[in-house]
Amino acid sequence: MPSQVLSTQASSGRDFAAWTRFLRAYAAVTRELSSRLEQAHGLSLRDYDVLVQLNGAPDRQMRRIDLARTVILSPSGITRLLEGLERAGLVGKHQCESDQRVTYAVLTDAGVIKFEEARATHVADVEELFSSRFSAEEWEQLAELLGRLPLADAGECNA
Amino acid sequence: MPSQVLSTQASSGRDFAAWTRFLRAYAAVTRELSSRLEQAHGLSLRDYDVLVQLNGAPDRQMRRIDLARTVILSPSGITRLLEGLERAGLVGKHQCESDQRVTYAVLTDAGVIKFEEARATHVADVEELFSSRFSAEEWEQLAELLGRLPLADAGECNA
DNA sequence: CTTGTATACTTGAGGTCGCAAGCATCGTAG
DNA sequence: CTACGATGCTTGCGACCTCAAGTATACAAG
Repeated sequence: MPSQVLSTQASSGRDFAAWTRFLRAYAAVTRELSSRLEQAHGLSLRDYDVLVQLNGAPDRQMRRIDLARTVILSPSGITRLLEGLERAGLVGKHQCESDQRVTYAVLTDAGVIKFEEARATHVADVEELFSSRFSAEEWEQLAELLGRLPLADAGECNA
Repeated sequence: MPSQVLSTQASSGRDFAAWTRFLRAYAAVTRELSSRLEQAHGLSLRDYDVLVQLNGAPDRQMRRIDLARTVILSPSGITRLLEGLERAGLVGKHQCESDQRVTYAVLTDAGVIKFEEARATHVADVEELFSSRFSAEEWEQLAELLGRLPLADAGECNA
């Protein structure tokens, strides 16, 4: 393996190609997919991510704080993101009975519909961008490798 | 892995784990590394990226527009980012003689020093975050896979 | 020379995000 | 019951980024 060549620095034996490419790939891919999603449905990537999570959650609802943690957003970030989705009528609020501190974000019927519409095109976009470059095995491998990175994670709260 | 559960759809046989993890991993890793870099040196990840590029370029200088394209930033983005680095004395401007439209961003001596200081800790941070999770082969494999994604790329302009 | 188009760069406006701070609620320990 | 720390959420503020528009320069065609 010709890993020595890139030796502007190769500090401890590894070079930084992976890290740099990771940053670049994110910026490039995100820009493309985000603008398509925005154009087609008026949703940001994170909006979509939130819709995915809510749609997959029991009763299509989640505590706001857990939602924030799973999509990796600060508490204030989730407040403002949901603000937009609420204005659009895609998500509603629901106070927790047993704990007045917590509020649930609930996917509305309109939200479900919107999500399914968006999913169709977004899935196609992702396919288009990645299919041509990765085989199924590579795709899975990529998922596996990325899955090892540290992510904050949510607990759950039964209804 | 409960990845089948997520199979509200699995459209063309692939699930979206890789894509989702990609987004999450970026958000999580970026937040961590960025805050460390900020704390230790007052640089953002993109600041650092720009320093890397300039340091590796001939004469430690690049056309602003090329710089923007390689770090995947809009033209206005590069203007404002460099504004900060210029205020800090890390980067200077240099008008192109043969084409009055173009300006070069030049790494100053202070910029070189700053970069090398930052590199030391940043490399260590990246090592710490990734080393424990990936073998050398996996690391390279990740780099290779990510490298296939589409990136805008710059041409070059000799002096 | 003049016109038109492309390129390099800057600026203004608007959106997104995190951090710090503040408020309300909960659980527990005294 | 009261006090205190932990938790959930929101708001003010600033940092950063993009898009659209505007300026200046380059170059090629008429």
